[in-house]
Amino acid sequence: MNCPRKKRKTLNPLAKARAVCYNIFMNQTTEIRDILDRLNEEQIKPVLTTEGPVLVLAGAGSGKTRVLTSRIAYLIAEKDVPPEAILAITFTNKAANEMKERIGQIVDARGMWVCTIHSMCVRILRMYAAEAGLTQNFSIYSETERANIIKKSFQECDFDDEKLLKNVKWHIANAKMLGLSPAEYAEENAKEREIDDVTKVYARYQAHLRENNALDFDDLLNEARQLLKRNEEARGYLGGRFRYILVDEFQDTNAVQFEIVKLLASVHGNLFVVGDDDQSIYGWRGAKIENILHFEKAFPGAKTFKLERNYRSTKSILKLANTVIHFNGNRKDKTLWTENGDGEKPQVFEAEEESGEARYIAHTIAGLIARGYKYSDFAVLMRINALTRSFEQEFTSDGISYKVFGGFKFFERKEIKDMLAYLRLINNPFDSEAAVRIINVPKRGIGAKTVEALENYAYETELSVYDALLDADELGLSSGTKQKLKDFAAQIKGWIVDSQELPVNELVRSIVEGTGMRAAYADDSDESINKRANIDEFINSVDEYCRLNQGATLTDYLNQVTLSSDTDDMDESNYVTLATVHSVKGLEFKCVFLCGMEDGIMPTSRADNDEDELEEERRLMYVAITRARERLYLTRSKSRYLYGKREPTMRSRFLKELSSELELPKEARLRPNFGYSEDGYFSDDDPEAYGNSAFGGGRYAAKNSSYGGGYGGASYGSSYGDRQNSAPKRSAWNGGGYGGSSYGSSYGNGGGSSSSSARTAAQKSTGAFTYGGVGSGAAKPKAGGKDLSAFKIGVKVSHPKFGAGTIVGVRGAGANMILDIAFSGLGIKQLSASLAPLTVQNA
DNA sequence: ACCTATCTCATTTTT
DNA sequence: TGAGATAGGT
Ligand SMILES: Nc1ncnc2c1ncn2[C@@H]1O[C@H](COP(=O)(O)OP(=O)(O)OP(=O)(O)O)[C@@H](O)[C@H]1O
Repeated sequence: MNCPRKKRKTLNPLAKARAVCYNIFMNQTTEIRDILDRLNEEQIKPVLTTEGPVLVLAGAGSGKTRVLTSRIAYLIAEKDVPPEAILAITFTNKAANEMKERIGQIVDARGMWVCTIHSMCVRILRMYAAEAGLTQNFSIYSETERANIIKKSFQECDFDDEKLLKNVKWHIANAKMLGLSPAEYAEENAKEREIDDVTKVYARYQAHLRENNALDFDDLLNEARQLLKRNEEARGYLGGRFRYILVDEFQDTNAVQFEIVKLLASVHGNLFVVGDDDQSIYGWRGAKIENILHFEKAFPGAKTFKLERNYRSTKSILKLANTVIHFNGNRKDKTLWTENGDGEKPQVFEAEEESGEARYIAHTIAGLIARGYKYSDFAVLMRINALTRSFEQEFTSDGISYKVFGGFKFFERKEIKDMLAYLRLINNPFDSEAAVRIINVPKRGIGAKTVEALENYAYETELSVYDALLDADELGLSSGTKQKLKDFAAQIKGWIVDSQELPVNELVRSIVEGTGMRAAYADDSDESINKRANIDEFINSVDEYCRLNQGATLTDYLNQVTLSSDTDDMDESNYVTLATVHSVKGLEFKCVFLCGMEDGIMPTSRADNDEDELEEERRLMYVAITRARERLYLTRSKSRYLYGKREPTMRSRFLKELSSELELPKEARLRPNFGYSEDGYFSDDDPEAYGNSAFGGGRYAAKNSSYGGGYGGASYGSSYGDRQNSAPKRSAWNGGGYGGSSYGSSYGNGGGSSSSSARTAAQKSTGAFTYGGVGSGAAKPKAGGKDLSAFKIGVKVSHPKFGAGTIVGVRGAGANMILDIAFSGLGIKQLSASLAPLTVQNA
């Protein structure tokens, strides 16, 4: 009951306003008073306005989420609203969990629904499965399964033109996004090219989903909407139950989602939405800014509130954000101010190559770590996932703990999808997509022809592939094949029976054993080793799931897996976050690096000819900038590998738009790259433009424990993750540097370093590594407090990740020194001498 | 039915 | 560049 509460000082100067509130709520529990205490005057109003439709339209970091959370607590604690009468819709599962947890600390919130709209729809559809023409254990199809079934439907229609297939895929996605059935879509797009073919495939696709007792992502929404629209009992019950409905990130809801929300709110009408039109970045998924901009139209008499004070960022960062977003024409202007300090000026850095961009960021991180920041204070954000590679390389070399979010997800790997397909088939034997996927995985001698026969039989008899398997005798196959089918069917049948009793993890073990899934990757190739490891990791993850969710069913597990995203497992551990801008919406970091600031990447080349899309790109920029609390770095690479060729890139137009606020490096000179270009650093043009302090960081733990998870070698959880926010605010900047602090004295080469003149040394060396952002006036003789003199050709060294190696090349000096090291089995790698956790092996 | 050599095309963004 | 699809050989 009594949860430890943090001691609170009065943080803001609204004491007077607050006093009024205290008087009003004399009798409230200390907890709820605490809640209101943490809100400013503007923020309190929407919390207290509990009835009717309410909109909070406010800029980034103004506390919208905090207001929403507080309002729930207020409803329960003050208005005696039972938790089960509350529905809160968040954008990610992570946000939902955090919200649940936070509210749970204050009041007993069991019975409340806090989830994403997709999870909510699954819940509703399982409650009303029969009414929706499904059974409770329906499968949920993600993009891969959708693509497979579209392709299959396409072929069944006797089409084979690749171009047409693409067009069909696009239209189907579009139709489903809009919530239109094949007939409706055909009608609305009658003049569209190839619309008949599209409709034919689409209809067939939908039929297949039905046969398979499956829904795709969009269907979850569409079917739920349909149910609520047509089934009065469902609408009456759910609408009646949810007296208060709250939606976060409302700017990114699409038409169908809004309709669902409206249907649910149709009974009580207490709908509370918060959002920021400037942060609408999912237009490509059908999100409609109009939902929030014209909220009053849908709900006449809605009360609108603004929040104008930003609590998250420094003035410099906020200024930058306000500047970019003003280049957008189609928006509702908002004021956003802060009482936070000016902070550091955001920095721009342009490297010659990706590796230089990564190295700059690694050095900057190392430098800030030396000043008391933690890895978890940093995020490296990008427009596209593909950009993570150079950072992953650099960070592993340097022993910087990091984790990649987005991109290839663990559960999308082949071997894992195969495992999941087994589970899907066992959970829902109608799921013929799953059946076909794993019928010959691992290889059991059932080839394409046999599968075709099965599918034909299934089609003619209107049965599932699994049923066809049970009728193997009817197919007129050779006795050998028949036997194989029977064996397979018997195996599956056994597991279906088992699944009623066994917990999911044991079922999984049984499948791995019974299929020889692991044995299929028995050889010593890197690939097989990796796949075995992934399978093991999968088993671990299922164990973990079962531990945390006692009594969960197979259906629960599968739903959870398909609806979860990898951002859901962002946690408090000590690692640098590598992620796309999209995936960090709603989050904040002390230091943000926004990389790939090039035309064609940010903004994406696809937005070139479309002003609306360009505005969405700019909003993306706004979102990215406003994630930063204290420090912001915008980086780019002047050239990039594209399709196997190194191509020059162009500075992002967004950087140019910000030229009044930022100091941009001089535009590239017309001269050939000589000297240093080979190592991917920046060349020697105008170091002073970036700042003038020599690099002085680099003391970080060399022994980061390597995480064995299947996430592509991210290593995190290093040993000193729990030093609490000792982060310097602006005082640490121009002030006296950090000399001699005791950070990390037990690591590496100890704390402060003596001074001499690295500055000179660095400048003497070609391509001096000088840049703004880290370091102090006090210069280092040995970059990062590390003695680099031992690094000579022929010296043997060892690296925690790469093992033993020999130095075969040394270039540059000081912080700029690059070593070519031959690691056995790994080839030659280039490492930063000052950053990489290398140990010299004494001969 | 399976394996492997050759060709192709592609990078947004995600619940 | 490199992953994934396809075709042709065993
Ligand atoms: N009244 C307040 N006093 C102190 N800090 C606050 C206050 N309100 C919000 N904050 C802090 O400001 C930051 C941003 O809050 P929050 O995430 O709720 O904003 P938001 O408007 O939802 O942001 P975004 O638009 O990026 O989603 C958080 O760190 C939060 O703790």
